[in-house]
Amino acid sequence: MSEPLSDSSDFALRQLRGLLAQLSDHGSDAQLPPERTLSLQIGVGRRALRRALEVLEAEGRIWRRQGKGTFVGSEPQRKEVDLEALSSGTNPLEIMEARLEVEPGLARLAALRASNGDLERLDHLARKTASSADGDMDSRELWDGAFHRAIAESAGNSLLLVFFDIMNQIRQDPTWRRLREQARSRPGQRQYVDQHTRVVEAIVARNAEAAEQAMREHLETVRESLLRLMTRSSRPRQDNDPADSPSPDGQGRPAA
Amino acid sequence: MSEPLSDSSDFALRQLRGLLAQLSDHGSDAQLPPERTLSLQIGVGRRALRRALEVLEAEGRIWRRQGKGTFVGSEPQRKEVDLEALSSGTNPLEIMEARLEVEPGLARLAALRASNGDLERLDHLARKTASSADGDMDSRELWDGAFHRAIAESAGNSLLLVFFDIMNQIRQDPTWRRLREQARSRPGQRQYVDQHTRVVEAIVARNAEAAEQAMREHLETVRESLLRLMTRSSRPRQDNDPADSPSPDGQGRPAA
DNA sequence: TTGCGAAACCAATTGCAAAATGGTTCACGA
DNA sequence: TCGTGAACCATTTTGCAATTGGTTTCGCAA
Repeated sequence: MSEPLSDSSDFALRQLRGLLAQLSDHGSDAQLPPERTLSLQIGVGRRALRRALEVLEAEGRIWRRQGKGTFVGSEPQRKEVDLEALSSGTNPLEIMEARLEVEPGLARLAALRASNGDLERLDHLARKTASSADGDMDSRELWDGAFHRAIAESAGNSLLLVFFDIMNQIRQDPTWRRLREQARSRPGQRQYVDQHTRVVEAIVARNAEAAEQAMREHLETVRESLLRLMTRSSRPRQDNDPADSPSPDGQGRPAA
Repeated sequence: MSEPLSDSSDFALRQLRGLLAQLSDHGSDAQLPPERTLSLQIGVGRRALRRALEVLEAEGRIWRRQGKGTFVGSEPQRKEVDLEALSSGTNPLEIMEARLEVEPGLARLAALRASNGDLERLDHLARKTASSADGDMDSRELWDGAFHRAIAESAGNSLLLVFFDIMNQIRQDPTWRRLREQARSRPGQRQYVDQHTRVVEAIVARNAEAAEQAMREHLETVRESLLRLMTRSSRPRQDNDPADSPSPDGQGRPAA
């Protein structure tokens, strides 16, 4: 903008604008000739050409990629979500917060849309969860996961199901598993079983509001036990201690 | 299980189990020798070997991939989400349903966590949306998108932000754009502006419940106009016509 | 000294062919 | 009938050369 270009760069820039005007007519993702060729065609050095290209790139008229080429238009955005990056960029509290946003809604939709087959399966899984409450952690984990996913499937929304799976997959990450193993070894399993049962009962009764509320209460319980676990482990002792809950929590959610 | 194996296959199976026991000690994702080599080492034909491998694969002890090899353990799950497949497997109503699950929560969290800089930006974007209400569709679209995303950012949850971006990106798909262009060309823009304003006011006032509610009402409005548009276009005329709303809606949501 | 052009080199990407490997078919023979 | 060996098919990896943008160096001229 402010920096005035040299004579040859300015000439190249004007030539390029003309070329872009031609190319943009037929196809917006056209590829420009390589720099070496362009510099010969325009009759200017490669350095001067590149300065002109930098201007066009800054303007968003073109985008360049080493080893690939120079293209008209804006760079196409990536068509996939990287779970690794996502996993390393979040934390357990964020996940619980997201679950609290998504899963109660899934339970509500499940109450409205679950087929009779779905209902049978849910009932079966809730019983399995209950009977495995005294078993080893792995099987408890397994049945619990299957239970929550069955609800997500019954909701009949493929997009929300993908969101659920993303969260689930991040939770499977070895880094998080250790934390969950700690949490699971604590009491509270019985409470979870009761809460699961209440969710299923509401869904079977086609009571959407009750299902949403039951799931929310269940997840709040899980979140609180997680929170307790994390604050304990970061400061070994000291119970009954207010303050120091930086920001990732502090929601004061009145349970809708 | 039930099918008894032939002598040589059974021999190969026992040999392989021994090999797996060795390999699983040092590294769970070890690669087995290629089938041709293995069949020579064990001294059995390739066909017999493959039947033994099939058993192990069915048991989940190994997994195989053509052109790659045979490996110990279970197949690693994919570490990315394909937006193309997701886009082609969903529909506008599903997206609106998902938005209704996620975005009101984002507005609530934004009210609790937005920085002062965020608030300024939101206010600015809401005004821009308002002033562009009479402009061309592209700019309206642009400011509206920026507004919703600013709220998602202000909520301070990277996971939910990704969910928002996924939905947003699917909506950018050329297939959906045509539909939205139709919707946008209809009246109702003024109403949207008012609703945006109400959301921002609630967030600025740090009123979480009001922000959630305002966003929900806004999205309900959008959803209903979408629904109207789709039922109209599928059956050219006929207003005031009950029935025929198969299932993707029928929520009867009493607004929390 | 400064700026330009030419050349050389670096780094990322693509394309292609060959090799490796699991999947499949077929003829032969015990 | 069933296993063996061989051949062939389909997918994936690997190595290498070519392409291309990114950077540095050198020489030359204004």
